[in-house]
Amino acid sequence: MIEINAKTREAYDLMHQGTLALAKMERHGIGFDEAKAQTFYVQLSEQIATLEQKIKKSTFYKEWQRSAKTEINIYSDLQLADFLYNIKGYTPTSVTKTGKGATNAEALGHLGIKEVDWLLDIRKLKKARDTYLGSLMRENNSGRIHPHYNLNLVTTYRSSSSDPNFQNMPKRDKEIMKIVRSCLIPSPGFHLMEVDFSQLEVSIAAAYHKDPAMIDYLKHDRDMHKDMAKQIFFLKKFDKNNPYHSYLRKAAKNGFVFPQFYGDYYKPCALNLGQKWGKLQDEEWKRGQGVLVDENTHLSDHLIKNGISSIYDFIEHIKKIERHFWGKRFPVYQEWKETQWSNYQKRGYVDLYTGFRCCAPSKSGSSTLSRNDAINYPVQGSAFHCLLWSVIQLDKQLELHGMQTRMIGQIHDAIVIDVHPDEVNDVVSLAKNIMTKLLPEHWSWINVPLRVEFEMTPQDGSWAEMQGLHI
DNA sequence: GGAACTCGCCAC
DNA sequence: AAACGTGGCGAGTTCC
Repeated sequence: MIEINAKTREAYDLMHQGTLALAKMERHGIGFDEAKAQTFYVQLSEQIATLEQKIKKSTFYKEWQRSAKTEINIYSDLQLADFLYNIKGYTPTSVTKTGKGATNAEALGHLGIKEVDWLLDIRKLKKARDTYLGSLMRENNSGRIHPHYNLNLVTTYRSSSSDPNFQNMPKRDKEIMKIVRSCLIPSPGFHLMEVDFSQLEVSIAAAYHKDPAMIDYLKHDRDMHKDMAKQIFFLKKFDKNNPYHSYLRKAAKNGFVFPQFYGDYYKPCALNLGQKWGKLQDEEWKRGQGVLVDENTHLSDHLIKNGISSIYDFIEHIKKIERHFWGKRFPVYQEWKETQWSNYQKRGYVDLYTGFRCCAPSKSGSSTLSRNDAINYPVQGSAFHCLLWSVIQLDKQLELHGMQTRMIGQIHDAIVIDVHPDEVNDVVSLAKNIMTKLLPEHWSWINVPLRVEFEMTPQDGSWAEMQGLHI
């Protein structure tokens, strides 16, 4: 629980009306296909049992059991770490914050032990079964689920969701996504629709730092990730239809640009880019290693040709890019970060444009905000408030027009809607008008255009069947 | 026997 | 100076 520090009447009203609109969503809930969930639950359980039997028949298991005094639990990471790192003598690729050898997917995957890979497979299946299907089945109320939305739990004045948490349903892993999301369905005869703000946090950050170069990117919808991919991976030309280039663009986006915006620095970025995205495992790079940069060139060869032959060279390379990124590309943004940090140190709080004040710590044990916190909090909070304001307005409009469409969920920068088939076009224009026109008019501190994307399922299609809607 | 912690992992 | 921001949740484990 946080202390809500609303400094203005407007901030108070946003919380008040927001709470009412979210409560309405919660009451309406989302349809749940119980039978489908039950089927998946059984299927997953069978897959888990099969893998478990395979493991228990293996010599790996027998050796593990022999090494222990009591009956081992193959699902205990503590016992697994002890066996692998203390008894078998493997070196963990990373450690946890308490200094023990890590047993996360990354670390275990590196070992190349097939029984351990089976354990990782089980982990994934159990996550889907117990965390997701399990919580949906537990919270099921006659074919509807009513996730809670909280406005009083997050330090940044974002929302959270629980029982079940509607804001972390699987999406990236397509197999797990289908299992979970296909159980979440519209009302009979309706569609599910999702409206997302495109790059909302980056756009809202621009209102704070006002960096002209960043504003230029956002105003003209220019592709920063492409520019960074070219620089990081020495690409002379970038072809967006080239799948190798698309991959490298994604690496630049997820391995450099986003982490930098959240306050990461060059060294972890470089290590991540090299190992996770570039698939370059050794410190010195040999010929023919890493992902492809074109039909017949591996990343290692490409980097060596450009004078980068080891992870140490690459760290230096990324260090230069980071310096250029903040010093030359976005100096005004950089300057704002420094000012924001020193202002926080002077005053002991950071204010949001939406009228809220952050001074409470998020992490236990610390009574102050870190530098990254002081920079990130106002952006994260007011970005969410753009979504919350939109939810309130859309709710009013749906009510005003006596529509049958209802909002049923909210995920930080997106609204999930249960749409009556006759109201599809109206909902699209209402949402688009509120989110891209009325919102920037209402909050004049917004200084770049806001964009939205729509997705929709077929009639009676589940949440796993979302398709882009071209407006 | 329950509270609190650790670890891992899902989302934005 | 600091070193990726915000959550929820399940399972195992330890503390009281």
